[in-house]
Amino acid sequence: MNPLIKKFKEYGSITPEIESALTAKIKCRTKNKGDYFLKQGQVVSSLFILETGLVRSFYIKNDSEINSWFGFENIILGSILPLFYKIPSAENIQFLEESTLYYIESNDLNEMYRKYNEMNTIGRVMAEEYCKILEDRVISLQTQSAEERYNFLLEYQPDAIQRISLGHIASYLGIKQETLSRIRKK
Amino acid sequence: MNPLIKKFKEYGSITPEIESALTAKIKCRTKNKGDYFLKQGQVVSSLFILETGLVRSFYIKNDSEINSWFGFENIILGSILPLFYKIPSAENIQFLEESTLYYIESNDLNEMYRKYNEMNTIGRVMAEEYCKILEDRVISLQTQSAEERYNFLLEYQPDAIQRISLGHIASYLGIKQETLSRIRKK
DNA sequence: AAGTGATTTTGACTTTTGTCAAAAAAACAC
DNA sequence: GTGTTTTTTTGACAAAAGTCAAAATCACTT
Repeated sequence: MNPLIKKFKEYGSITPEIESALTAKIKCRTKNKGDYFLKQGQVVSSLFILETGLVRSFYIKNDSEINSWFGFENIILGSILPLFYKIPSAENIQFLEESTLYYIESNDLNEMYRKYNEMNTIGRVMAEEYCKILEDRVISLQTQSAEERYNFLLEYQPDAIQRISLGHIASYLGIKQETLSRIRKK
Repeated sequence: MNPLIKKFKEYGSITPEIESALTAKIKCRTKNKGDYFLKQGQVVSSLFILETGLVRSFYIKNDSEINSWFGFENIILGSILPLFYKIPSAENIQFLEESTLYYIESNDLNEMYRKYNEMNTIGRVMAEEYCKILEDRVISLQTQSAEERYNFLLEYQPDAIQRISLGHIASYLGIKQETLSRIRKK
């Protein structure tokens, strides 16, 4: 089954009518390592899910990249600025591995919200879940040291350490690669 | 008009039926400086709005308090853990000034979502807006130095600097009070 | 206006993290 | 396998932030 629809069903029930409307709107793509899903400044975005692959989101600050999140298989992903509002994206989303993704564009998603009231329950619960993830991240950034954040990542996302380069992880943790290398030596 | 209902109307339309159901559920309280709205470990929470007053949210880490946000008048507030999920709160919410608030408990809010489908549009847009606030906060914590965060606060929430003590602001910015004092001297 | 308690500032010193440059190790292509 | 590129580690030093203790300032009560 379409993995994006499968995910939606985890958040709320979908009638056959909604399911076929969604099927018509959801597109599938394959991207190479290094390709972009979205670049800073873009106004149209999509909600997407990876069937296989790995993706990162990053910002540019003083000419250097700062990673804000990594996306793995079967997790709802997207860039909220252009998705929820019609505002240019502040982030870049780039694939770190060859990836297959299913996506729905913001215009189409908003049309679904307008047409089918039940879709708003799914949208609400999805947004609420994302709030929880973001709150955890804020707490982690505010209350944990870089070393604690690294150990947390090691424990809860060991695959991240395996699949993502040290430099990218350091940037995500908010420290320099050299510092992370020294933390890891311990 | 009930300020919480007024706020809901900013997010979506409300039928007279929904409005009267909400009116029946929304309660009003006055709290003194130092009183708690919610303590760590509590499972039931509420969505609330301040008519007057000021509130902060904080975590305990190594026996010291870390502020995670401040709440001013006419902004939707709450603690998402017990609100969206039935999980004990990780945060404490305490009033910094005498405050008048309007609130709806999570059980009642969820009942509204179940009964009135249109309420889910409001819930979705509220959650989406909160996602945006949280994302901005994550970006700020990750890409800005303490000094930049302080200047940002000065520019966009000058009232915060006026009404909130230095120690609380330092904790919010993720630095020690002494460091903030030194930054401010510049 | 004086006294009390809370908040803010200052000073000396320590710890953590950043910076820059170079070496070592690993990954990849031919 | 050899050479090339990318990633990771190491070292020496600089900058930023933390710690602890004491002094100064401010706010509030009487």
